[in-house]
Amino acid sequence: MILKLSPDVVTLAQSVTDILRSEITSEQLAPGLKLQEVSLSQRLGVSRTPLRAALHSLASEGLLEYQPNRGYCVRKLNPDRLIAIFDLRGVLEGLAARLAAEKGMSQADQAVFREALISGDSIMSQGVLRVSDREPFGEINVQIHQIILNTADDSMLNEMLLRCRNTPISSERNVLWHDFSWVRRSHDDHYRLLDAIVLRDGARAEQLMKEHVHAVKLQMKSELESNTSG
Amino acid sequence: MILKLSPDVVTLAQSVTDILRSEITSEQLAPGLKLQEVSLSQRLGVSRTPLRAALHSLASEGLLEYQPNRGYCVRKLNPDRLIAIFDLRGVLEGLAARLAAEKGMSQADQAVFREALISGDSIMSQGVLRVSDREPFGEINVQIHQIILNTADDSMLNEMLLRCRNTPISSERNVLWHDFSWVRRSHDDHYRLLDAIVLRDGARAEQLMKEHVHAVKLQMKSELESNTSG
DNA sequence: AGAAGCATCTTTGTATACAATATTGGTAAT
DNA sequence: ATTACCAATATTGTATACAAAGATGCTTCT
Repeated sequence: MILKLSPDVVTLAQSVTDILRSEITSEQLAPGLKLQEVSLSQRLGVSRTPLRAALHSLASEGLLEYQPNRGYCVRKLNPDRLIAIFDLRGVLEGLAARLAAEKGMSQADQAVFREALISGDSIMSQGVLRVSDREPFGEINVQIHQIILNTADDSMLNEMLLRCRNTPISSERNVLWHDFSWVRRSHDDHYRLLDAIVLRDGARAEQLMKEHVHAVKLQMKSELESNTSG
Repeated sequence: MILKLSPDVVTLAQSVTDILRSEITSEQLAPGLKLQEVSLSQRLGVSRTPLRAALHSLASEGLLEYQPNRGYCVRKLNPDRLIAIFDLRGVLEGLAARLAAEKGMSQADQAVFREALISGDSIMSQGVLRVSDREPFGEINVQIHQIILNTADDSMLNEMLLRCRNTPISSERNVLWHDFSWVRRSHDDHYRLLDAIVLRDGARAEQLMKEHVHAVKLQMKSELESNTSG
């Protein structure tokens, strides 16, 4: 039997969706910007049909706002809304952690989890954070949360968290890691999370995760406030 | 044109979306059913374009599954998945209750809330539940949860809970109210919820709501099990 | 000058034709 | 009988033309 390798992007609409999503989350397309179908479709070299499908998708992901007969514009989130998303993330990631603990994590995933933690250790062992550490640390963070989410094995929960994470700025990757002790604490949270999950302690896993996300929220809040004031 | 647009629904696509949604949640369109664009669009009297937009919407709401180049089919949820949704609803409605308590509920909404409770009282005072009570009680239930959600004032949370509620069977309206003591307890939960919200006790409101939803989950679980066994 | 009304243009919504992919059914080779 | 292959068909994806709604800018009336 011949296995047909299928690329993950099969239709123009999907491809356009991915392109626009990255342009929005990277803020190449500024919040509030009106997206006009003809000009956009011309820039992307497609017809209006797949473009409209893409816009529809992005609107249902929450990245665009839609008004009937008036089209789409890039959603702009005021700081309050942005912070509010962390409340959502808190309860959702908390649920994911609890479910992961209750259902049990495969040995393989536990191993990957530990690998990620050890990678983090080697960065932390320097005793100081360089700018170049930010990206790998962000990746580790994403990886850990993803393993937990996969173990939770709940498609609806998965989609909802994807939406939270796709919000500009609020992505786990973008937390500003300038405070070493804060990052160390965050790293330690991850250790305890694995512990709680391995011990099948759902309540503890949930509590740890909620507090973990709450800390990110506070971090983000102070970031935003320092940005606006200074 | 066969379809008529109501005032707030301005496009065919929206209208078709609403029609199909109700057909899915009422299980007129059976879970697993393949939805073919031409035949469906003909039945609804529209072209494929607005129909495809509607299918897209329903897929992003989670009611349909989509495979590229293969189209859409009605999502079928096995009992486990169905029950799992209540975990999601639990944390989301819990968050809504907490936010409502923290932000504070308007006097007007409090009044409506109390009205709803009193309507419930008059039904409960009969000391027994008739079949005819089921629908009004369901409406009261929906109303109360909606007031809380509105007070929480979080659009993303709102959309996510909408998704949970649109799941067939799991709708608040469809809980089976055959056990009087259970309904009385549920009604009492609502009283305490209002109390907690008025007193601005977010933690208590969240806890009450989570337990409230958890009870519904258990109710639903035993329903499902009794259905399959007998 | 300011507002209301109207014509014009722009933009989005819908229908339909065409292209690309998947499915189906049958034939031939083993 | 089973499998592989290919043609025929059916279904979805895309492009484009047309219709309808919104935006714009003018004129006109007060």
